[in-house]
Amino acid sequence: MSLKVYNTLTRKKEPFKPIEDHKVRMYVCGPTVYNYIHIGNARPAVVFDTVRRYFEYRGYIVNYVSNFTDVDDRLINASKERHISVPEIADQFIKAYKEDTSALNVRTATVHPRATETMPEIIRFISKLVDAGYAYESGGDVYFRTRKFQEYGKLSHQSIDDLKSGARIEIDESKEDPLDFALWKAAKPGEIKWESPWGDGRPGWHIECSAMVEKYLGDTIDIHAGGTDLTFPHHENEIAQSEALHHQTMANYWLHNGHIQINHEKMSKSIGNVILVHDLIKKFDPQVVRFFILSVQYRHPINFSDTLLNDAVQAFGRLKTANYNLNHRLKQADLSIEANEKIAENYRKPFIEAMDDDFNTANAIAVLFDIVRDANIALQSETTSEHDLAAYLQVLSELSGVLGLKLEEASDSILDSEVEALINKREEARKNRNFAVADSIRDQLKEAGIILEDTPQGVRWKRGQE
RNA sequence: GGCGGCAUAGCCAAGCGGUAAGGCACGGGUCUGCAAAACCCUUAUCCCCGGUUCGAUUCCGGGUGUCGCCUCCA
Repeated sequence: MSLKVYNTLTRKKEPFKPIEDHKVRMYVCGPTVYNYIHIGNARPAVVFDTVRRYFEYRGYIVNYVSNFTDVDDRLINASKERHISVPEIADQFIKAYKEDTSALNVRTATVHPRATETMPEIIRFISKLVDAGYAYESGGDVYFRTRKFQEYGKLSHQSIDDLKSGARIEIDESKEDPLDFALWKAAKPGEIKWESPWGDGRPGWHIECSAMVEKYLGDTIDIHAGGTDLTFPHHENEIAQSEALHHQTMANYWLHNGHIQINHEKMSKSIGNVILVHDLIKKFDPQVVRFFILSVQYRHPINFSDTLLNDAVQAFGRLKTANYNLNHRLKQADLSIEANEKIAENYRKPFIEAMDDDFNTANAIAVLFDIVRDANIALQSETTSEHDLAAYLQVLSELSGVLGLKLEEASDSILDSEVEALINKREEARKNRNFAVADSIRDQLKEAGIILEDTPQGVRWKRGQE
């Protein structure tokens, strides 16, 4: 049994072999922080956070680096429109990014480097490329000499001539070849800028990732990941820059997540169908959003709609309910109950098998539902041993934790004494078979958003939706 | 024009050579004082046409449909 990952470079699933035993170095392309993130940005964040959690579950130590692009054209435009500085905008949306992703239970990266804080390394990187003949200065800009890198196109599996003939590349007098791309852009008057050997300016987009990977992870890393659209040109260009300089493989495995679509169409500003996480999590539990994202294998596209999300609310609710009911039943028991390991192992095995197959979270989630079904059956019986129930609870929470899914309700679940008194009063009425009174109390509590469920082990209550 | 993905029940989604996981919804039943939660049962021959094979949803060829990359983009 071994972990296999799909590698865009070879277009195959390959056994994962880390550079260093028990360690993973991975880099995930992060957002350009000029606005709130949309659900398309959320997918790689959630997916690769899950990849990271799974590696850790399997005993790896993961060095997880994800950047913030905090200077580029869009930030500069936003700065002009809003009459505030580029760094102010970046700070605002980095903060928002952290809020949104943390709501989705995405853990903070080991390092979140910012382009503007990597400037010396970026400039040094470009200088070396110029010295090596892979880049040239032209009117204050610096370009990468694409054709000089023999392997250009190996990631996207395109020949350089096909790229050229099919491409809608604008003719740019300052470039030697239309395929050349910018490493450094000269500043226009009034724009934010940094000093460099080629004059004041700012870095091109691709170079920051090459510089950051080198700085934080080394010349060759295990995994480089991002959205499928980044395959070309972004990652192709990163490979060109880094491998031209280091003469060694930049990343052993390239992972790309599929896009999120709206009505089976690409999400884009021009269509006007962009959904911001910021807005979405006002309508839906962020955990449901995470669950929904993980319910599909990460390389496939996901269609997004309120209807689909509502189905996910139901499905995820089943997981939460089972977790809650197990807790309720075990609450009266000794807390130090040992879990029946044999039971837990029955589910770990298929879960690991699913995740080992290129992080098949859809199948992993199916295992969660298997636990729930079996746990519910066990719960049905009054004679089920607490060791067994503890095992279901333990393995459910362990495996959902690997997926980063939180099954517990937020800790506002405390009954005030008034409610408690009502519940007791109803119990009293039930005992006396005074069901009219009992039912009216139940209705009254339901109005207040508290749902009662009678079980052989006593009253179970929970807060209703909304 | 170049490169790629996808097409499985009402919906979502796994499987990828031996006659179809899981979830949501629907219907029937059980449990319950009534509910709720839960459990049980019921629901598909896998886009079309060829081929390979004892056997194909799964491999090969050809269609059709659909989404995407090739331009900033997760």
